[in-house]
Amino acid sequence: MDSVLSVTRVLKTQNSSCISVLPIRQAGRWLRVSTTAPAIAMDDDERPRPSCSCKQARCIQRYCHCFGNQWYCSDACRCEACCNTEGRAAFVEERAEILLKNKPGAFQSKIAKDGDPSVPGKEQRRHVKGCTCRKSECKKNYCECFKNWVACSERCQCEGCANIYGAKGGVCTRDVLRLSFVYLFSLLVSGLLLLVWFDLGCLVAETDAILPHANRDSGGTSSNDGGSGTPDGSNGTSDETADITDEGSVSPTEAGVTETVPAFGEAFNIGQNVHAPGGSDLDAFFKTLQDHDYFSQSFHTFMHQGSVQDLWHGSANSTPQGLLNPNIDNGRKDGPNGN
DNA sequence: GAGTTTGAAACT
DNA sequence: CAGTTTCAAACTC
Ligand SMILES: [Zn+2]
Ligand SMILES: [Zn+2]
Ligand SMILES: [Zn+2]
Ligand SMILES: [Zn+2]
Ligand SMILES: [Zn+2]
Ligand SMILES: [Zn+2]
Repeated sequence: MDSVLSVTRVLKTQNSSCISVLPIRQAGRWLRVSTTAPAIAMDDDERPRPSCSCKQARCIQRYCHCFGNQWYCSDACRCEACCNTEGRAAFVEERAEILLKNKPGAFQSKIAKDGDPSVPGKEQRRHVKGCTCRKSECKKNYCECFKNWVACSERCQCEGCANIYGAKGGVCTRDVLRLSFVYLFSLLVSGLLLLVWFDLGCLVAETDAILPHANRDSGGTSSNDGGSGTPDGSNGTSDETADITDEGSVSPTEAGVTETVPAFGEAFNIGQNVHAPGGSDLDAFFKTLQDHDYFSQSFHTFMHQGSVQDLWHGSANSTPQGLLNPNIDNGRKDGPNGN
């Protein structure tokens, strides 16, 4: 790019005439520059070579994208009766000269760059002439501003402008959308945190519902010891709160291995209208809850405890094995097939 | 791929 | 200039 720029500058200084036809700088491209302004802006050099499918214009009018951008037509073009070929370079030059005489600046880039290009974020692109959209609201590529990713300005004659890069005398919808996204995302995070809170509360409630029966049967631990407290601020603040859903989810473990976490309700037979496990089975279950201090951990972390995994999948050194899994015959009388 | 919509370019 | 026509791209189905 630097070499291209230097070439452009040299040519500009070397040409004394106002308008002159220059040798082809890029392969397949014819080029014009004036002493007052470069015919080709940097923006055009960054643009890919266009192609056309002209039928009537013979590719020697600015209807043709190739001609309009000072390119000869290429194999990519599907034009008919094309005159914009290197073999007719003289004719192309002639047409360009005539056009330029009648319409100075016809080949100047429609996009200009403002600001300081050396300062990142300071350079600004703008449409020199502006658009005249009447129906597209500057929301489609019909609009030259939108097509070039630039905002509409007072130079534009558009009606009902809704250019997302900046409407004429209006707001940049793109910035609004970006800010709205940040706002909605923060709302989502807040909602998820509330969801964690709620789910932990549900677990507590379910445990409370189970415990009174157990206490009557076994006369064991008080039901309020661990189950009645509302989760405090420190309880649900896990980085992996998104893993807590009503359905089973696949979540990455610390080791980077993905494993399926049983759905909360499924794991605890919640909502399946089954009786709570009783006797020593429940004691073991609740003891597990206490031993691993469940209520000070997030649900996700809890579910990945080895003991819980054993209760679900079964384990050689876990008693009882597969207690929580209705699909494993662990001797209990409850569960989907129990009653 | 065919048909429609659109706005720049060309023309009067 | 403004109004109209021409044109190929952008879009829709
Ligand atoms: Zn063409
Ligand atoms: Zn072409
Ligand atoms: Zn052509
Ligand atoms: Zn527009
Ligand atoms: Zn515009
Ligand atoms: Zn606009």
